Amino acid sequence: MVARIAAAIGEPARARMLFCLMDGCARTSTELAVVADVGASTASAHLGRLAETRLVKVSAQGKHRYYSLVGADVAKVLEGLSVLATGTAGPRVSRVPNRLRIARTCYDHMAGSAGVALHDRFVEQAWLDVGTGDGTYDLTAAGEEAFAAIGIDTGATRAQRRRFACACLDWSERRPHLAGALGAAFLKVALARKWMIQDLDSRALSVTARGRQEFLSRFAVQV
Amino acid sequence: MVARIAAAIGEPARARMLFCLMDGCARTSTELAVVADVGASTASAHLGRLAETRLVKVSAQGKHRYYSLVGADVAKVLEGLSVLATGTAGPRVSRVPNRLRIARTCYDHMAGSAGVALHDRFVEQAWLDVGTGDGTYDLTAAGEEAFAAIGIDTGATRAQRRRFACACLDWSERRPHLAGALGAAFLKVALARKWMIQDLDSRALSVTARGRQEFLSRFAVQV
DNA sequence: GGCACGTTTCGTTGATTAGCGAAGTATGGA
DNA sequence: TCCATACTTCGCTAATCAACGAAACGTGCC
Repeated sequence: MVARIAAAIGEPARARMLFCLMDGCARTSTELAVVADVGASTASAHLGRLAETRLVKVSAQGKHRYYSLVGADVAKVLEGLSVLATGTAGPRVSRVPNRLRIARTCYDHMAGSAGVALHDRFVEQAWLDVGTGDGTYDLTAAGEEAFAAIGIDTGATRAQRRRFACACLDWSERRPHLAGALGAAFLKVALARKWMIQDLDSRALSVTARGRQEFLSRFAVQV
Repeated sequence: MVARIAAAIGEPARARMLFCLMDGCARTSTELAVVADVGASTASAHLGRLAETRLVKVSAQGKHRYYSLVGADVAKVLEGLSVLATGTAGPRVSRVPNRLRIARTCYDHMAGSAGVALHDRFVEQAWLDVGTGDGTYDLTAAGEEAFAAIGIDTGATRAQRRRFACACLDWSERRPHLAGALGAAFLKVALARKWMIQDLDSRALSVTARGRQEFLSRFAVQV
């Protein structure tokens, strides 16, 4: 049984997929095919095997199927293996730079402690309906109003062909932040209003002076 | 690189070998062939691959070659994998029963906290010469005398076709105890003098009343 | 309904590799 | 010196499995 699990990790293409998923974000089969550098059908077979060995779980959403690591235990094993590989038997894998920990982009939405704090605030204010707890969110009436107030067309956002709002496990915080079309729309607004600016050579986001005034205080976010 | 390591673990015969080595004891190629249920030549090939991927290390000793895990990091990964396999994401792998933790046989020598305490005592009294620290021991002049005093023929022990004295990492204590011909000779004496008796249906050793008097006090061992 | 897209299933091919036995190397004892 | 033992190397065979393209399936959009 153990051998079967190790063998599942021990194939280059599958290992690439697994390490790509280590940031906690769920990815589609096609995205992972690109990452692993194999065809779509091959990727599907690999993902099937990873699911069978309980290393990844899949959640169907429309015509997309999102794959993610099954839990922290899996991530722990992968981390252990990379320790063996790099020979850094020492202290810990490279720390996340502070700039990246505070705020960064995760694809098209906001991650980092600011992203997580924002997420918590949305839930606390009951703008987000957490539903059954499967990581899929929806806006409450109060939420519709609040997002409209900062300039987000929730109708158009909802109409996009992608998940509307969902949790994405934050890699540095190990807690969820807001992803999906709504998360992307929020980041767009934050950038448009110059609350944050994007670093040119990394995924870091910096809070501007205006952001400190209009964003941090408005959403009671501590970073 | 990670995939190569995982693949090395991910073969049933190799996995059996690795898990057998998790107790910290070094084993010969032939012993591991039996454990893995493959032929000698196949085992040799497997061990070669495990050595190549730095999962096991080998120490040649006469015509024997002793294989052991390369370090605690490797054991940690194996443990992590078995957590994934058994689904016990919970607290910890089954605890060692107390009887086994105090004293037990490890092949033909004494292990457990008593074995480790004894080992420490021997080193502390400078009976054992730890040499270069590679785990191979020898007796000092004082040690020769002390072992002879309890009835061990050190000459005959040394003449056996096996390692004379060496460290064996204790599985429950995670610290070394005395193995090799000398360790076996000591256990033989301890049993002959009825300091300890062997459990019939396990590897546990029980300290007798006589043992408490003559053994524990003599070697200042706390168990 | 028809189309586009994401994904899986199927069939085939080529490469990798575990397995064995026989022969070779090395060490230690008689 | 010769033999026994421990282990490895070599050559071969059979099985596994990753890879692809083609086709099928399912979902959502027009």
